[in-house]
Amino acid sequence: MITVKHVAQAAGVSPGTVSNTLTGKRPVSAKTRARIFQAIEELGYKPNLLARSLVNRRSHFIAVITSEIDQFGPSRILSGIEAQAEELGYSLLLSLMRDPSQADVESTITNLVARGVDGIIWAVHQVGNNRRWFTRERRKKLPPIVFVTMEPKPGFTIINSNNRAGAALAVNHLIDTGCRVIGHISGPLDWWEARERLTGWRQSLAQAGLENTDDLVARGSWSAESGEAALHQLLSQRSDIDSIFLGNDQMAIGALQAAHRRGYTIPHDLALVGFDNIPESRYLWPPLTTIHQGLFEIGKVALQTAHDAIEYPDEFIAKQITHQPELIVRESTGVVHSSGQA
Amino acid sequence: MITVKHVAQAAGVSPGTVSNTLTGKRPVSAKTRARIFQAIEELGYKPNLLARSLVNRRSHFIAVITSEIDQFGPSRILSGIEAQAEELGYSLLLSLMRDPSQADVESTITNLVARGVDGIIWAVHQVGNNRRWFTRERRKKLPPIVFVTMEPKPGFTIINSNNRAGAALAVNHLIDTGCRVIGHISGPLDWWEARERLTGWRQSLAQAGLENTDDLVARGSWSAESGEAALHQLLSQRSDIDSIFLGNDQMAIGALQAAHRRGYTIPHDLALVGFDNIPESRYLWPPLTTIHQGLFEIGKVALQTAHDAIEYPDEFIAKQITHQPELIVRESTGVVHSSGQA
DNA sequence: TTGTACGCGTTATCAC
DNA sequence: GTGATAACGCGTACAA
Repeated sequence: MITVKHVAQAAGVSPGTVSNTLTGKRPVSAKTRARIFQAIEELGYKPNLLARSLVNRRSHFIAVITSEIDQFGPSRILSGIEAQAEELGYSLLLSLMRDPSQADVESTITNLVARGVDGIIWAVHQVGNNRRWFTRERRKKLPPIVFVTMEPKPGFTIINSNNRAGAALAVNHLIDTGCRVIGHISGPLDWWEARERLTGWRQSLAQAGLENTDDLVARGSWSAESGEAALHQLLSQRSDIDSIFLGNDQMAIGALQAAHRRGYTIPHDLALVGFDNIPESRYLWPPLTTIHQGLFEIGKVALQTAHDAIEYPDEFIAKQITHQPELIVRESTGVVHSSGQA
Repeated sequence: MITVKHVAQAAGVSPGTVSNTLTGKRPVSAKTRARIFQAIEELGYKPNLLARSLVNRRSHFIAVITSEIDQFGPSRILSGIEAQAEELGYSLLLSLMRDPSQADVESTITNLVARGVDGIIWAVHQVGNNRRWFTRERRKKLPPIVFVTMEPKPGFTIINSNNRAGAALAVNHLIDTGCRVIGHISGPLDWWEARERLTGWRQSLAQAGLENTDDLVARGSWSAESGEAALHQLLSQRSDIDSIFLGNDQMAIGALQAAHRRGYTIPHDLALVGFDNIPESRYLWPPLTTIHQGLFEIGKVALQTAHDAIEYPDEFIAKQITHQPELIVRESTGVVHSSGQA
């Protein structure tokens, strides 16, 4: 292995001067610098970043803890995080939680801290009480932590999507296209996001003076399979439903299939709106109207925020950033009645 | 920050003894060990893994380089890698290539090596000539590298799925269900996997004495959108096609939509088989017959193999491991005619 | 069984 | 502008 010493010897200087040349923190004369660069080139020297981290107390590692990476949401967020990490010169340490609800936070976090990470991005979906580990006292001893997709809480830095507003977009669009009995297939209600979307559905209907009773709601588990079952359940509860807002696109896939099996024509017999705008949603039959969240952007912002907290620890104060989702209109909902066009 | 010195002082011993207690490489008397553990507990000491890596010349980092993490295949493989990494005590360093075909391999790899990774898993799909950087001379200077999803090559350690065999499963199933004019919608042919699946299609038809001419093939780009276009193209080339083997499930989604738009009933008018067994495939309309690859398992094996190469560098020799895919029969193909049942 | 001294590769400090 | 020296936190010969 080639070290600074070898380079220094080859260039006829001291190791310190080599370091100064590389970091640029102290001036080095043009000609010695040229000699050093030449020696580096000839020897193929690369600085050992581990050693550098040790003395600098800055590893340029950021840990990402997430789960269900084969789902659309988490993978999209991770992509955004990685893109920004590359931009800012960080390497990503990836940890996956197998069961987000009973994660062994303690061992995961302490291991990452022992690795010397500069910051942590916690992108595990909020399920049940799985963020209770992060007490104020514990966080004080940790590097900066940015939370993604979590309920707002004072003192926490959180990057979020406005799930209620997304639900409102979906429900209001259904109302605009003439629907009057609007059901909801929710995600599991121990998930914060599922509760938010349910609340958004409920509030929008209340504002419009439409029904929002419990028999208009069925509960799924995010999977296509559960969407299928929930659709059957919902229609048996209330046969007069003319449209459904679904908690995510996966469940919408299952619901579409179930609707086909029942011989429904969509959107004529039943209008459907999903949530997430997964790539496939555009190619379902019929193409799915859905809510787009800028998850890639959320990932980028999360890493940028972690960087800010690392780089300027004194100025940085806990903050919350919320992204607004947007409506993507496709063929699983009807033409707008009130004034606009589809 | 608490270090060995603090612990040593608190326990009234020398730093070396603390280290011996932790690593267990030298015997320590029971009572001093008890004192040391107590001091560790009280101080909340955690060994600095960066410093340990520096002196041990073993970081327990493994780098994973992949791309398109929001696609099913790569994310599934990554999950498997991570699971096994956790099992064996490695931390994962994640790098994503934005454009796999013209990746800047040099800078990515050298950065990871400078980070002191013990091994590298290259899980970027083989596109064009994007592995040409890995010459024998370059690899000799690098930590062990395991390649995933690549064309076999002597001297390379590669974990693979048998794409040809998968294609054969698909085509033979179509033949068994009475299809005689079997088209293929391929992935982009600069991808090795796309070529393999095409070859498997061609060989299986040849063996069965059926047509496999070029007008039975249309080329897609893996996306649902391209599957839609390819289906129209294929049917305009050959109106007598009774079934299609598709290079992946995404394209099958698009093709299904296109078939619906043309008023086809599936599988009666057209039978379809996909490739990948993405979670949604079961909930398409109709549920999609497809080929399952054990990508999670492939990920696990890749990391295990990297570990073997790291741990036993002398015994380890380059090897290739190929997983056999399996057929998942659903409703997008008909009932088996020859002898079996669906 | 335990303490001492040094090395891992780098940067920071202090002289010159 | 440059060179010696110490230090980051840990492991490990070597000596005791």
